[in-house]
Amino acid sequence: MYSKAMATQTRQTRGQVRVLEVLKQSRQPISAQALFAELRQQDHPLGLATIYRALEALKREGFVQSRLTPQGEALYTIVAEDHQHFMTCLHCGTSTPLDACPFQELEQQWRQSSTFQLYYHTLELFGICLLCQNAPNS
Amino acid sequence: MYSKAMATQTRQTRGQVRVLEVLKQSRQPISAQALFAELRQQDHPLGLATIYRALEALKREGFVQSRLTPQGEALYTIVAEDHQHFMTCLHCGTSTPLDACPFQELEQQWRQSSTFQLYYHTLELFGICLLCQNAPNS
DNA sequence: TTATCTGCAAACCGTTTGCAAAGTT
DNA sequence: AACTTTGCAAACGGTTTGCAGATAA
Repeated sequence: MYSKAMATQTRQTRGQVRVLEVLKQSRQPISAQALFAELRQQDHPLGLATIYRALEALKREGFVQSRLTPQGEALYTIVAEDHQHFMTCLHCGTSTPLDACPFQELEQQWRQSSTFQLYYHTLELFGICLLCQNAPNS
Repeated sequence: MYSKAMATQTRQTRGQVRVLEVLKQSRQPISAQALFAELRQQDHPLGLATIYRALEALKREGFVQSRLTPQGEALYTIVAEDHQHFMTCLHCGTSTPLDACPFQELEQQWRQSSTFQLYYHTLELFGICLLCQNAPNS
């Protein structure tokens, strides 16, 4: 599910290339709309539909993963070597990847002890980041 | 966030009462649309808007919690004593609550070692349930 | 030329909101 | 009478789809 290894490199479309470029340079999980704005700013405008289609293809090919904000907006990231979880600041919205999946060892045991055939899991931490804790205003 | 204790009992509206009833008798996390259908079947029809407003109030008062499907549809459950995670079958969609939060002990350590002020977390397991593993068809 | 990709606009779907009618105190 | 809750329909926001024109093999 998260393995880049499964990514069989099919020929890439212009849309996929450009979306992937922005995704690579972006340090934050980014929405389709934000991609749209960014691409337009870089003078490589791309239709929203094209962006969604590119993202879907990149996900299918294992280059990109997505998750949903609590409001239901999809955020996209290039997949890391391993799968990745984020802690997200409820104040400023910044997402920081966790160093490691805290659920890793547990997952192993779990696979053996349970009849439920585990494919993948999601985990996300929400709270207030250091910057916002120290921020004077609001 | 998940504590029923915080639920200050304000007077409940008809909508809230009926929604809560269905929620209590439902063994599965249930969508607003499904609530709508169920209530209609029980001859206590309620407008969708009312259902959403009731759910929002019940969440605010701490009786109900919600999570998002990968497709972005909100599913609602009454809050358990403790907070709860689910494992969800990718084939039949059934959600089963986990006995305990696997992140519990880790969370403690985490609060001390990190500068990120943790409020809450989400965790969900996806895979194939035993029934679907053994199902002959499809 | 044949197949694929793109952009636009319209459709979609879950959710929210404005408003007037119904219900409550 | 003043306030709250409800239902309807319209609006909304993110995403998907149909289709015709552009692009690539």
